[in-house]
Order: sequence, then C-alpha cells, then structure tokens
Amino acid sequence: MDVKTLCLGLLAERPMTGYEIKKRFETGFRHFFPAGFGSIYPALAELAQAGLVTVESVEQDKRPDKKVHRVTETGHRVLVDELVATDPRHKVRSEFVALVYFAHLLPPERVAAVLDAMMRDWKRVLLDDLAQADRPGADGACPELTPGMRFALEFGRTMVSTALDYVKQQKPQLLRELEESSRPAAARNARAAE
Amino acid sequence: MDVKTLCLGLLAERPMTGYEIKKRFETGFRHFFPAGFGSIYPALAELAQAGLVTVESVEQDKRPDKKVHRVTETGHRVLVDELVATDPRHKVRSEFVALVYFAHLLPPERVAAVLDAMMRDWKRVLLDDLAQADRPGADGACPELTPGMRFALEFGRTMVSTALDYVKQQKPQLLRELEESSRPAAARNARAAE
DNA sequence: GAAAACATGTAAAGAGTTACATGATTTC
DNA sequence: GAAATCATGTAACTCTTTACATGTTTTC
Repeated sequence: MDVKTLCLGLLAERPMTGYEIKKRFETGFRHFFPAGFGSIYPALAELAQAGLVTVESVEQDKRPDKKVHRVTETGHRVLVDELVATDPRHKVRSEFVALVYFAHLLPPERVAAVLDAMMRDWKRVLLDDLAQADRPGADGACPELTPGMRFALEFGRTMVSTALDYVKQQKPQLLRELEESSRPAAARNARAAE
Repeated sequence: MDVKTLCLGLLAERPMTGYEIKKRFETGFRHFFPAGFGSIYPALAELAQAGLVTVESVEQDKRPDKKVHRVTETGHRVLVDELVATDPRHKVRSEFVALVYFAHLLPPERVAAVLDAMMRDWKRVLLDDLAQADRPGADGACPELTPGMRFALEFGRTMVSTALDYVKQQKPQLLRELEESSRPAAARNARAAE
C-alpha cells in the first residue's frame, strides 16, 4: 500500500483538494502513515491519469486554482480491490530508539536532550494532532467517524501515550546508569593524564 | 541515520560478518529498524570502501568465505559524529492501521482476518525475537547489554504488547459495530431486490 | 524428503524525502 | 515585521525492497 491508495481512500469519504488531504495526513494519520506534499501531489496526478479520480479546477483570486478530486466508479472498485489484497504490516523506523541503543557512545547530556526532544514531539502529537481528529467540524477532521476510524485513532493515542510514559518513567534510571558507567572511564582518563 | 550507521554501531560491539549482523537486526532490532540482506551487504561494502571498516576473509570449505568486518579508528570517530548529529525521530508506517481505518470498505471477515494476522505477528515478535535478545550467549545476542540496549529492548516489548493488548481487547467491539452498520445496508439491498 | 541455517552478493524497480519555486493574505 | 495559512507543483537524490543467483549441511 502506498500514498496513492491512502489518498484514494480519503477521497472516498468526500471530494478534496491536495491541500486538504495533506491536513488529513497531519491530523490523525501522521502517527501511522506520514506523507508530505512531495508524495501527495504526484500521487493525485497519477490517480487522475489512471482515471481513478476526476479533477475539477475551481478558480480563486490571488491564489492558484483549487483542484477538487472526486473518486470515480472505477476508482472505488480499484480501491476496494487494493485494500482486500493488502497484507497487514506494521513497521517502525526509529532513529530515536537507535540513538538510545547506542547511548553508551554519546555524552549523557546529549542522551538527555534526545529523550526530551522525543517527549516534546509525542506530547505535541497527542495534543495537537490526535486531539483534533475526532472533533466533528474541526479543521481537517472527518465529518463522522466510522468504527474503524475510531479504532485507528484510539490505537494511535494508546501507542503514543505508552511511548511517552515509558520514556518519562525510565529516563532517570537510564541517565543514572549511563553516568555510573562513564564515571569510571573519566577516572581512568584522569589518571592517564597525570 | 541509515542502515550503514546502524551496521557501524553494531560492529563497534565486536567484529561480525554480514550474516551475523542480519541476525542482530532480526532479534531485538526488527521492531525499530528493519533491514534485510539487500540493504546490509551494500552498506558493508560502502563502509569498507570508505575505510570505516576493514574486511578479513576467512576461508571455509563448501561455503563462501566468511567476511569479518572490524571498525577502524576513523570508523569509530565517524560513527560518534553521526550519532551526535542525528535528530531523534520515530516513524510508524502501518498498512495494518490503514486497513482498519478503511474497515467500512471491507467485508467484516476480512477485517477479522487482518486483526488475527497482526496479532499472530506481534506474538511471534514477542516470543521469538524480543525474548532472545537479552539472553547472554543466545544466538545473535549481545554479550553484555548496556543500559541503552536494555532501554531499547524493554521499549520494544512495551510497545508491542500494548499494541497486541489493544487489538485483542477492541476486536469484538469493532466487529460488532461493523456488522451493525453493514446489516442495515444488506436489509436495504434485500428490499431493493424485491 | 523438506525446510532451515549457513554464506555471499547484484540489479532493477519502486517509493519517499528534501529542497526548490512562487506569491497573496491573515494573524500574532 | 514575522510567521502561518492557503495553494500548487517539480526534480534530484537517497534509500529500501524484491527478485535473482548459487550451493552445502544439518535438522526435523
């Protein structure tokens, strides 16, 4: 499954512009399928070329035309086929965890900064992105959430808060242990320098 | 950060062959940074060419030569620089959550199968991969775990079991709700067919 | 007799990220 | 005066995935 299929799925809810789709990816999608303009606009162009969506240009003054995309019948059929054929995978790629894994190679202050930065990020995701997604009428939200959407949203919240709690709780112990194992080395270095 | 840096970091523990590195990626790394032969072998070749590791060929009969990789002094410096400069990110890409998000477009049996497949997968990760990683002396495990490694491992366990628990707990409700919202449609269709 | 473990790689295709390119309006 | 919102896109780069290619030994 790629960004193209996700766009098609979002458009099945209601017609949208690329810009609106981007907003949907940010709120409530970011935590399980990140995508930016650089992948969304080309995806929409391909969908249009394949006849899976139609594009209607809406003029605006002092702005580029809005391009409203609508799923065609073929598009809907292709979407369902694609979804049925997709294997459920779940991949994590975390520079954060990798950095912690190699924490023994880093200065403890840097490790502390890494943990803090990640916690800040997750807090923002919880408060800004995921909190918005179920307010009907909120910007970038879906008018009415299906059971699957609620499941996905709640899954995201659960995972992000679990991650946040884990880091918050383990941080003091990690830093203590790192300093304990680096202090003897510092002592050795000091002796060697004499 | 890419597979190259991760390989360099693993080699900083002790010299290894590509095959051994692959095993390390499978046990205890898979949950936060997946990589296969297709990315590991080219990464090792690049590290060697850049002088960050040396390669020693060890003859074996009836098998291709083992190639043992060792980090050079330059390699170690480059590794630390790279780690210090890396921003902590944490990305999830989940076809699984996407499928659930679009569950209303799928037959409920398919949704049930998707949930079951994912739970099976996560159970295997917990029992096969993550369970091995801290047994010192176990195959593909690190001789002695640093505080950071323990943190990363426990983080993985926490996240995977949280995901598993969430799906296990929410599955009945999701399926019930999906069938409730599809049954009216079936009724409509039946009426329309008369 | 089949499957898994051991052991290395290449090549092409597919996908996503980042930076570039433009520009008015509104809000802080 | 700066930053965010609205609104579109392209192009180059980087990276990963998948399939190909080969072959023995050990375990079930």
